[in-house]
Formats: sequence, C-alpha cells, structure tokens
Amino acid sequence: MTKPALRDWQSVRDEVRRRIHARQWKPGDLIPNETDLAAEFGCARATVNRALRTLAETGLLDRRRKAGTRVALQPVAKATLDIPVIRHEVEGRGQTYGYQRLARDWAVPPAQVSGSMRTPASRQMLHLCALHLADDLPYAVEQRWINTATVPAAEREPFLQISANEWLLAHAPYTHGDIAFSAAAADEAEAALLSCAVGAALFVVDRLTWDNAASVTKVRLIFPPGHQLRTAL
Amino acid sequence: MTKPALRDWQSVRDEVRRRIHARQWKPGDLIPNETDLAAEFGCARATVNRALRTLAETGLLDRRRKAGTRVALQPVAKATLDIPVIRHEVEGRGQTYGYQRLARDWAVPPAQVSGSMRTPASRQMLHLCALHLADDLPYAVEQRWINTATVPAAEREPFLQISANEWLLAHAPYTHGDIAFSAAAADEAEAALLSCAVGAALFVVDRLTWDNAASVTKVRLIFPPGHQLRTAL
DNA sequence: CAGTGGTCTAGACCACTAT
DNA sequence: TAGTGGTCTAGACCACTGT
Repeated sequence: MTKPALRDWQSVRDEVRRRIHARQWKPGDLIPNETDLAAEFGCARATVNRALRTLAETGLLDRRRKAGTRVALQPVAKATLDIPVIRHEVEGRGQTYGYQRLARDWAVPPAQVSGSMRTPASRQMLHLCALHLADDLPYAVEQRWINTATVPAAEREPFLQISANEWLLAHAPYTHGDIAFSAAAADEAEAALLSCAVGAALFVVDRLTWDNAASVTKVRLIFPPGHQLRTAL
Repeated sequence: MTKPALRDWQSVRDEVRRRIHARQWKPGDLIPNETDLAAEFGCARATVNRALRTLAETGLLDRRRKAGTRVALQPVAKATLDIPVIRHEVEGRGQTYGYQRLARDWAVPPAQVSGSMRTPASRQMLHLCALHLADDLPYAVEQRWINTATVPAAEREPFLQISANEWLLAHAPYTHGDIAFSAAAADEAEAALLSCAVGAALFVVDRLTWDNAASVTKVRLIFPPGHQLRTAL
C-alpha cells in the first residue's frame, strides 16, 4: 500500500497530529527528521518544516537543532486571547455600546503606579475614570493613568466622546506590555457603578504598556459579576 | 544614500514595525506589496512574506489577497497564555508542589455538565476533587468530571499520587477545547479549602476539552484571593 | 565534528477577490 | 480579469549543539 503524497503543510501538520494522537509517536519520542519525513510524505523539506514549526509553536512538539524533534511530554496549552477595543467587544456581541467619562484630572499617582511606570514619584499624571456600557447596562469600569511625557497629545484630549481605551490605540502605539487577570471584591464606588453588591466578585484586567523604555499607560478594567473571558484552546 | 539589504525575516519585520510605529505607514494605510518590498529590502519575496505574515498574526497588519496589506486600524492585542500543568506552574515559581486528592466518586453530573459535554444526562461520570498546594499553602482547588467513555483508562486510576490535571495530559490527548476565565465568590467549602473568607473573590478557570466529537473532561480550577494570571503582550 | 533544524533564494503555480 | 497574497519546490548555506 502506497500513500498519496501530502500536498500542503496543513496536511502534513494534520498527519503528524494524528500520529501523535494515535500514540504511534508517544510523548517523549523522537520523531523522524525533516528530510526523512519529506521523503515519506512526498513533499519538500520546507513544507515539513512549516508544519512542524507550527506544531512546536502550539507546544505539541519540542524541537532542538541536532537533538531533533520530540513529542512534548507535557504539552503546555497555549491559549491566544484577543483583547479588542471594548467598543468592538460589545458590538461584537450584538449589543449597543455606550460610554460615559466619569472623571478626568491631574494627580500624583500612588507610589505603586509611578513605580511600575518608572515615572518620577512626585510628577502629576493624567488620570481618567470611565464607564463602558452595553445596551445601557454597565459593562466595565476603566481606571487609567496616562504618561503624558510619552503621549503629550493626550493633554489636549477631553475623552468625553471617545474612550481612552480607543483613543490611545490610534494615537499612542506601544511596543510591548504586560497584562494580568485576577479577581477582586467590589468596593463601594465600584459596586455603585456596576450595580452590584459591595464585596461582589469582580473580574479585573490590569494592563501596562510601553513604548520602548517609556511607559505609555496603566489601566485597570473592572467587569461586573458573571463576566467571562473566553477563548478556544 | 543606499540602505544595506535586510538579511532575514526578523529584520524585515522589525523595519516594518518601525515604519508603522514612526507613522510613516499610518493605521489604515495600504503598504507596498511583497514584490516591491522584497526589491526595496534586497531579499526574496518569501522572506518578506514570512515577516508580514508574522505581523498579521499578531494583529498589526490586515492582509487580503488582491486588496493588499494594510496597517490595522485598531490593532487587536493578542496575548498568548501558557497554561501549564499546575505542578510545573508551582515549581516554576520556585515553590514546593503538593497534592491532595479530596474525593473520587461516580455520580450523575448536573444537567449543565452533561449538556456541555454532550453525554447522556443520566449516565454516571467520574468526578474528582483535589487540592494543589504550593509550599504547603493552598494553591488551587480542582473540580473535575471525566468522560470515561472517552478515557476508559481513567476508571482504573485512583488519582492519589498524581493529579488528574497531570495524568490526563499524558493519557488523554485532546484535539481542541474551550477555556473561560471569571471571578466567583467563595462558598463555604471553597473558603475552607483555600483558607479564605466565605464570599471572597476567587479567580476561576473553566476548561472543557474534546477528542474530536467526544468530550474528554470538564474542569474548574479555583484560585485563592490575590491570584493573578499574567502574560506579556 | 557531524547531524539537525532554521532560513534564504529564485522561480513557479494557485486561490481568492476587488474592480 | 488582473493583482495580490499563499504556498510549494529544490537546492543551498548556516547556526546550534550533542557526542
């Protein structure tokens, strides 16, 4: 019995996945090298490379030069989260988006904020508080500090019509950042804004973005009880 | 002034990113096609393709055949989460991992569970409850249903020494799954296990995995107050 | 030192889709 | 229908790393 040639890298990827899944190649096993697989599959080595590279990126394979390619012992699940602009997130659910700016002021941030943003401890920063709505119900509270040394244009923006969430993406590019997810109990202000009980379990997203070595903004998004962040695995 | 050729796809990617960041190419702009960029950079089109494809995967570019490549108007941040085995997660923090099986029983799951796992509503499933520890402190509670129609070997595994979290990865491959993050208030049992107050805000991860059309397992991981899930952006 | 993956090249064909 | 990205190929050279 001869097998038909696998024509594209997706087919090769699927066949390799199938063999791993069928335990033909077991966790920890060394699999044939690219040249041999290319010969077996009847395609170019570059095609096999693309397939195996993709599988390595998802954590199913471990690849090392000279050592070869092994089936991962404990495949680390990789979940890719899309973090869209909140307006798009709401509209994507088929709901009507609403926005209210609650506060815009200049203040010296807490030491924890200036510390993590690497700004002088005594310097004032632009501080914003806003509410995002979905079908007129509270969707998320946004609390934000903006480093106007990095984004001077923000000084002239009132953020009355457009949220900082959206304005910054178009006006303040970032090179990298950190994001953290956690749970927190609602304080009185948050409970009032989100129409929930004080102490209710809120879903919290903290994000800090950088433009090279300069911090851009630090934001906390607070979601009402029941909010879920979902993704495929 | 002539520019030196860009030798590899990472250099091309960096140069394209630089131009976008410098607003030489603005959000919404059409950028030159692959052939022209290859000529400008002095490299093969495949090299440009690899660079632009990578940037499109991160959401910075929108690419469509015939329509060309545009700078994304609202770059959707893509965060890749690594979801390792809990033992590795703990050990990676330099802490000592501990594990306690709290319960292992057969039961008919709630309709919500059998419904989402697409199993007969009246069929018993293997149910597990376990506690993961870091330096002898509670790290996470694991509540799990296992579809033994898909993973019959689980019937003979006591899960006393090894957690289902870890055993399943080695013995029950999955093809795809869903994961959801949320916040929940601690009930009495959870509060006792995690040494926190009833009603405290807990971080919750719900995961459901599939082997093609057959569900494998549905698990809820519950983390004590203060737990954060972090990643780079 | 030798084997493996990582990448580049030049050319080709194809798939999709805006016009 | 024509322009663009998506991919494959065959061959080459290189980088890394186990032995």
